[in-house]
Amino acid sequence: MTASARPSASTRPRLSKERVLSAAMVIADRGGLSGLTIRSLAKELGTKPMSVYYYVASKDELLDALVDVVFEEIELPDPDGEWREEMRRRAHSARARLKQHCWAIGLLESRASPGPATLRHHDRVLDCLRRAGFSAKLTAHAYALIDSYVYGFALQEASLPFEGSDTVEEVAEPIMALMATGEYPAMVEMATTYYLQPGYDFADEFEFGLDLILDGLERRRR
Amino acid sequence: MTASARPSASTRPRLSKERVLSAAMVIADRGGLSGLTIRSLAKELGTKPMSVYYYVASKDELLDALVDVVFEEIELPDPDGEWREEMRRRAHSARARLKQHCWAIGLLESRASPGPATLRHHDRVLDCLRRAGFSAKLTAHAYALIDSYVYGFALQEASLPFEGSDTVEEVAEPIMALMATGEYPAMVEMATTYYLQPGYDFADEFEFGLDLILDGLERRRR
DNA sequence: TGCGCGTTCGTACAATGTACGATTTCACTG
DNA sequence: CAGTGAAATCGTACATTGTACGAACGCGCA
Repeated sequence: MTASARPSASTRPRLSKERVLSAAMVIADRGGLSGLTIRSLAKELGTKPMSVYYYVASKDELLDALVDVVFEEIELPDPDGEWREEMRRRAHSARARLKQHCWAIGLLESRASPGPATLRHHDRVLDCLRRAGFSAKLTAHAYALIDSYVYGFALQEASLPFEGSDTVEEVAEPIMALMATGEYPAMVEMATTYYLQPGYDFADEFEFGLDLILDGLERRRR
Repeated sequence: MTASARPSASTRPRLSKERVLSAAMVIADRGGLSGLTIRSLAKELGTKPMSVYYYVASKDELLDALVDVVFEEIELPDPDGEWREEMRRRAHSARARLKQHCWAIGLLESRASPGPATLRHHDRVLDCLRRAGFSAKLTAHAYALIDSYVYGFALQEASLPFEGSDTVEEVAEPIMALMATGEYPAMVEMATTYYLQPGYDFADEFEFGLDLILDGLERRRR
């Protein structure tokens, strides 16, 4: 009785910025950004809403910090490695993390204050390219290109209709409705002959574009 | 006196879904998504909040419709034109629209119910590629690649630090702070030797990547 | 025992989306 | 012209959110 009335040390291990951030990640991964409120966060932490404000100045700052945590999870390229392999590894890692934390993509826009992990990530990428012999100009081009592709691919993946649906039916039904209208014949043709084939996975498209981009960059590097 | 007391026909031209959507666009372009509330929208229209709900079922539906309006503004490719020129024109148009309505980028994720203009857009792109001789598989690859690049580039543009800043100082100052820490040498080197050079405009990076992608696709098409 | 500071929380308020139903406006009929 | 019914507009009210403000708590140290 007395123990449950005073859940101090053992049951509530003290708050910290790390605990706040990781709880926020859990909530966002589970229910999206709309599920992440100061109150839901406090509940997840076993405290009261106003307590989290001791570690985070505002919800905006919380979101900025969350984006930085996502970047922290992305593998860094090794500046001394072979640049193509390093870029490929980084790109795959970034895509995977952004898929897992797809709520983060919408945050990239509107947040213009990158955190330390984000800056470190960018720095390592630029360094890797420069050391591989890219000129400053080509490095800038390559960087914009690769990152655009990675972010854009993640964005498309996040907004795909067939995301968590298990059966083909779930996906095919709206397509059938489209077919009935006859307004989008090219989409219907692509869907029936390609997208809806068994075993199709949009994520597999990633490799093709990445190869094409890295090939083109290598050609221009020389 | 009587005229101002009853501002009926002339001063308030009647509501409509189109007027609601275009007013919402104006507000979002002016103050971002956070400035767009049902109340601000009603004020812009000269009505009361609950009146807009006659034309829009919910704010979510409003946002879905807004995304579709943005797609309406993007130039469609001509399925009978030369595919490279058509794709290039469309890509530039899309980038420009997404820059103008940069709040729309964050909406692409999380909205999984495309409107008619969006569907039409996708359909025309697929049609153009198929007619140019791309196989179904290569069409899917090309489509994912080009769109990823366009969306991702727009996303990066929107989150750029130097956006509305006029002077170099505004941009250079945080860079100087970075330089002082010594933690991000590659970024500092790129900034001083390239990004901060007079006349630099990130939008110019778009062409390089687009060319590289279209080149690579043409090579694989044959 | 009391002090002081770092941490937690209770209360309160303004802004927002929107349910529900009342009210107004308007084309048309008798 | 008065009346009627549907289409369009709005008033009120409530739940949810971020968060300002200051009080309460806990704990090491005098």
